[in-house]
Amino acid sequence: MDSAEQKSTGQRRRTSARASVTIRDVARHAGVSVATVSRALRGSDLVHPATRERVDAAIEELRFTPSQLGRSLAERRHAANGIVFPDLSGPFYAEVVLGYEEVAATLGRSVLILSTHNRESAGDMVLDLAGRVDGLAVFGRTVHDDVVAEIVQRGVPVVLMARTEIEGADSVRTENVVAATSVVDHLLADGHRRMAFLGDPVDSTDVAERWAGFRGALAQAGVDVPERAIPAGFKEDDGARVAAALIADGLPDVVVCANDELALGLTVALAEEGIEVPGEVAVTGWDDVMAARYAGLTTVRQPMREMGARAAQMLDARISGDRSEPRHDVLTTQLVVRRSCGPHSKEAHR
Amino acid sequence: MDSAEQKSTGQRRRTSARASVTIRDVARHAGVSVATVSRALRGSDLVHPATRERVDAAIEELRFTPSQLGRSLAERRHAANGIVFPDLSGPFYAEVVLGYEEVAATLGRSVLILSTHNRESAGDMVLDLAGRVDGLAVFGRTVHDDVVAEIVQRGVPVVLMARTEIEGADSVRTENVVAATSVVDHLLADGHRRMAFLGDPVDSTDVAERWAGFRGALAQAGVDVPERAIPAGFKEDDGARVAAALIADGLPDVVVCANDELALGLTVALAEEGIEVPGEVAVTGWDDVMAARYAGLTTVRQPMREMGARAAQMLDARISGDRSEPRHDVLTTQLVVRRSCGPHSKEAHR
DNA sequence: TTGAAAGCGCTACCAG
DNA sequence: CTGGTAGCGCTTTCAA
Repeated sequence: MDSAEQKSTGQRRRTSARASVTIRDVARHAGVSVATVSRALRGSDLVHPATRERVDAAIEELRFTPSQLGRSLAERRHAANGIVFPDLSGPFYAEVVLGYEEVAATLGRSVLILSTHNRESAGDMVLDLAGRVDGLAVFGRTVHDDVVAEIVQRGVPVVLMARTEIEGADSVRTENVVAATSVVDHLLADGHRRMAFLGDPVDSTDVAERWAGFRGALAQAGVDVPERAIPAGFKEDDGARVAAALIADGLPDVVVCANDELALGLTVALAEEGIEVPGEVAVTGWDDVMAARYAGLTTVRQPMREMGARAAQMLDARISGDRSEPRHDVLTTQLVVRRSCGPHSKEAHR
Repeated sequence: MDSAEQKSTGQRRRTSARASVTIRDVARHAGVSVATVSRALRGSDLVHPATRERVDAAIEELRFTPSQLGRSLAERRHAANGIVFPDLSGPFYAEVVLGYEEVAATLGRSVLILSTHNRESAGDMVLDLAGRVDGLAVFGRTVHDDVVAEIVQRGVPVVLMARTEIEGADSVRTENVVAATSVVDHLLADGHRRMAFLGDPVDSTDVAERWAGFRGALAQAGVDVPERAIPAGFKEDDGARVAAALIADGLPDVVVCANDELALGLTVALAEEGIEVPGEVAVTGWDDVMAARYAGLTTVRQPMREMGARAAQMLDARISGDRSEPRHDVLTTQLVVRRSCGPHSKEAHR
C-alpha cells in the first residue's frame, strides 16, 4: 500500500503548523499516483472505474479538499473576479455588487471586493487586487486612468462601470442625458423655470452627464441656464449643508440633485428651516433608492443590479478569450415622478 | 549579466498564453539570484543597497509584479478573508460588509464575498470559499451547522454573525431581548395592548430572540401574549402580503415587525386598504435603515458597520495565532421612536 | 489506464 | 550579503 514516495524528492517536511491533507496523501492512501488522483478529481474519463472508487474512498476518508492555491497556480487562473468601488456605503452600490456577485457565482467565480475610500494607496490596492483575479470591474472615479491602463496592459480584462471609457476596456453605464432631459421637461411642464443643479460634475462621469443634459434641456427650452452647478458630495449631509446658502441666495423653483441622498438630505434641512417641499421649492433626485419611495421623491431609476450583472458577463466573455472590439453598453433609465417635484403630480407612492 | 539559469532545471517552457514577468526574469535582468530579488521585494535588510538598486531598476524596467498566487502558496496564507451572506440585497447587509471590508483592507487582507441565495449548493460554495481564505465570517442562517463545523475543524477561523453559537467559533451579534422589551414597554406606555409580531422565529436567531423578548415583556406586563408569530420573510413584499389577513382577522393595536422592510411594506399595503398608521394600527420595525427615517418608522437601531468591523478584528486575532477561548460579543441596540408607533410620540424625523 | 516528473511563481533554509 | 535549491499543492505532458 505505502509505496510511492520519498523516491526522488528527498522529503524534508518543514515544521508546518497544521499540515493539511494534500493530494499526495490521498494518492498514497489509495495506492495510486497523484496524477491519477488529479484526474479523478477533475472527472477525467481516463480513470478506471475501480480506481476511481478507491480514490473517492480515500478522499472521503481523509476529508481531503484540493487546495485552490495549488490548483490556481498550476492552471494559471484564479477563478475569481474583482470589483472596485469608491465607497461601499449607501444603498446604491450594494445592488450593483449583488448583480455582479450573482452572475459571477453562477459562472463559478469568486468575487473580491475593494473600497478605495479615497485612500492615498488606492492605486496600489487596486493593482494588488488585479493580481488576484482573472478580471476586474472598476466603478467610477476610484483610481487614476493610468492604473487602469496598467492593469489592461498587464493583460487582465477590465470593465469600467459608470466611468469614462479607457482604451482597451469594456464599459457599462446608465443613460444620463436623456434622463436629465426628461426630468427637466417634466419640471418645465409643471411650470418650474428657475432651476438649480446640486452635485459636482467634476466628481464623476455620471454627474457630468446629468449636468450637461440638464443644461442642454434648459437651453433647448429657451429657459435660463445656471452658470454653475452647486458642488456637493453624494451623502445626505452634503445635501443638508447647502440648504442655508440656497435660502440665502434666494430659492430657485427647483433643485435637481445628482443623487437621492443629496436630495433627501436637502429636503430635510429645508424643512428644518421651515421651507416646504414641494410647496416652496421642488426637489428631484437620482437612483431611486428605497428611501426615495417613502420620501415621495421624484427621481430617475437606474438598473443597478443589471449593471453589475452585465459587467460580470462582459468580463466572463473576455476571460473566456473573446478578443473582439471593446463593448460599451448603455443601460436605459426611467423617470419616476412622485410628489417632491411639484403640485400637479398625482402619484403618491411607488 | 546573463548567467544564472538553465542550471539544473532543464527549462522547457510550456507554450504559455501571455507569459508574465516572473521573479526569475528580474533576477536574470539584475544579475542576481531569485533569492535576492525575493529579499529585496520583502524589504529585507539583508540586501546591499547597491544590489537593491539594481533589483529595483530591473523591476521597474520589466514592470514586474509579484504573483500573489506564488507568494500565497509559498507562504501558506491567502491574505484574504471571506464573508458569507444569505442574500446581499437590502440596505442591511451592505453596511456590515462595509465595516468588514474597511478593517480587512486596513489589515492588508482582501475580502471575498459570497451570497448563498438559498441555493442547494450553498454548502459546497462556502466550503470552496473556505479554501480560498485565511478566515471566514458567516452571517445568519446561510448554511448548515455541519458545514461551519467542518470549516472550523479544517482549521480555518470562523466568526459567526447574528447566528447561534457553534463550538470553536467566535461570534458577534446584536442585542435583541432587551431591545424587544423596550419596544414593548414603549408601546404599552402609549396605551397599546393587543400586539402582534410579524416575522418567522424559525428563520433566524435574531428573529427568534426578538420574538422571545416580545413575549417576555408582554407576559411581564400581564398583557395578552399572542400564541404565535405571523410568519413572514424579510422583504417589503412579505410585509405587504399579510396586510389582508391581518385586517380580516381584526387589527391588533400594533404590529411589531422583525425588520424595517417588513414594517414598511406592511404600512404601504395597509394604506392601500385605507388603514392608517399609526391612527388605526401602530407599526414598528427593526434595523433603522435609511428609508425608516423618511417613513417615520419607529424601530431599533443596530450597529451594522460595527458588527462587520468587529468580525474582521476577531478573525484577524485568530489568524494571528490567538488560541484563547472563543469570544461572543453582543453589541447594544437602541430604540428609535418615530411617529409610526402611536400618537404621543413627538419625534418626527431622525 | 497509469505513473513519473516537470513545472506554475515565490519564499526561506542552508551554505558560503 | 548572496546564491542554490527544496519545497508550497496541483495539473499536465510524455512514456510506458
